[in-house]
Amino acid sequence: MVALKPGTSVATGVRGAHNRPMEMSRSLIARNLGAHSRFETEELMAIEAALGRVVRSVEARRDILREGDAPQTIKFVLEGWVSRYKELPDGRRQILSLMIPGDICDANAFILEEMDHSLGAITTVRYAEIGREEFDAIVASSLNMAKALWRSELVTASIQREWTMSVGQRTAPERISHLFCEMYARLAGLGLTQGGSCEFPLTQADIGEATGLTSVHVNRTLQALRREGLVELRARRLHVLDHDRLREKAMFAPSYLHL
Amino acid sequence: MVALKPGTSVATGVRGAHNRPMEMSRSLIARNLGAHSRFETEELMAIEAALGRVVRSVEARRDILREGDAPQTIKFVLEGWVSRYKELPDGRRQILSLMIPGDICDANAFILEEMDHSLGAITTVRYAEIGREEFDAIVASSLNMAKALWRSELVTASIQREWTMSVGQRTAPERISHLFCEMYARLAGLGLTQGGSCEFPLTQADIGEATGLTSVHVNRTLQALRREGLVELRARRLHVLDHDRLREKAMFAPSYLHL
DNA sequence: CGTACGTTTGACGTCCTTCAAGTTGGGTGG
DNA sequence: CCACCCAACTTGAAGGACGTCAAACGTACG
Repeated sequence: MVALKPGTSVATGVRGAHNRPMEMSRSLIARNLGAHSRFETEELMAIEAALGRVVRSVEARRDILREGDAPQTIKFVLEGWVSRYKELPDGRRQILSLMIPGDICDANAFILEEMDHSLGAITTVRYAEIGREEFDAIVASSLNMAKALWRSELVTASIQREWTMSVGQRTAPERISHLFCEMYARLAGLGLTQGGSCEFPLTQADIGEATGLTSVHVNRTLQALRREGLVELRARRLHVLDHDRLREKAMFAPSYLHL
Repeated sequence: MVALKPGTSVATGVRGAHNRPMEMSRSLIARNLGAHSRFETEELMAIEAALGRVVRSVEARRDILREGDAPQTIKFVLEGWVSRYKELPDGRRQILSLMIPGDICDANAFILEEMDHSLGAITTVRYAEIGREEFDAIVASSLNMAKALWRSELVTASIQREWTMSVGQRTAPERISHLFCEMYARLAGLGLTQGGSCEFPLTQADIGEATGLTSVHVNRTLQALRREGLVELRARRLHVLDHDRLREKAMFAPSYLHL
């Protein structure tokens, strides 16, 4: 049993400039989980209710969990972008994946003893936490729910493979284009795109860490992509100017997203 | 229900030059799954029995499954090495991960509709197949079993992240050293190393595809590693000459293997 | 004994990095 | 509202890691 009563909300961190109602954030999770395995309303209610109980926020650029920690809860991103990253002893950093609203941070929390990577907030992030008992209860009570969570983990793994492919084989312009295609497609799946553009809060240095390039080279490559009329990136927003040519350049085959 | 009676063995492919008794191959699976969650003997028996039913083999360099296929069974590697790989439209190939005896090829088989990557046999491979009903039955009948399978998927995901890290941030000598450290450690965990050496059936071209390098550069890098007295690779066998310095060069932190 | 595959070598090119110095622009405080 | 500041972005020049191409060499196996 969880100590907090339904409806109790815990907020840490500083910012409170989020006016989007809670229901909307939570429905993104449902959309993420339920797109394929049609849930009974009842089952959806259970997770929706659970997600309202403990909500936290972290400021941009703060860590949520560090490599080596033993997490006590599973986290659902409600708002903002989270990066999964690793560091080498000499400081080289690699962003391994990006999590957006609706994504689950670590369903592994209770099986593997300690984190083999860190989680960092790209933007200010709001997330919901679920404890072990509650999580187990939800999973045990609904086969659909368990399948949906399992499926979501498998999609995450598929995306990770595509990232390995990207850094291993694609050139700089291809990698960056591919990152744009992927994030645009994922956000589009959540209804978070607006007329060919979407939020894109990564700095050029972040893009470098995600693609295995230096920020200098990211800068020059972005200029080239813009000169070609493919995309424009300004004010933390991505404007896709030519979807088809961008996809072609990236060799983006969206089936790996299993949308 | 599965049509075959226990003990029935189906063999495809050509080679039969494998003298290792079946029990030994299967115990590697148990070791892989059970290392952490102590099984009841009874539970172990269930999976062991199931794994004996349908055994197949494929010749080296043949595909087991291709991207786009809809797999009907889950596959457990009994003997040999399997590669998971993807190709770009223009032919560039990336090996995404390597599977060795005891590894599960695709627990996702029944949840995601179609393969987003291919599986290829590096060596001659023997594997056991389990159908959907049987798999579901085993999982449903034993919580420990379900947890062990889940855990194994999570470890696979962790390894995939480390590979993204490698191709994204490590230099050629670091990447190759890291690959050697990882495979050696995983084989050691199964008792498949012999006095500082282990099987290593990848060609230099394969190593290139796994690390995102060309075979030419792999060749020159291997020569350098050998000159430094770190490793030697001949006759499909890896000889680790200086474990400590190899690990240091690779920045190998084995915790991600969760052994 | 030839053939095929894997490995090795050399010369040369290029993509990306490094270093180091600006420039821009959004946010903050006076 | 302006001045300032810092982080993010931009630019140039030079170097290095790795790729490409092409040929030769070794060695297992039929």
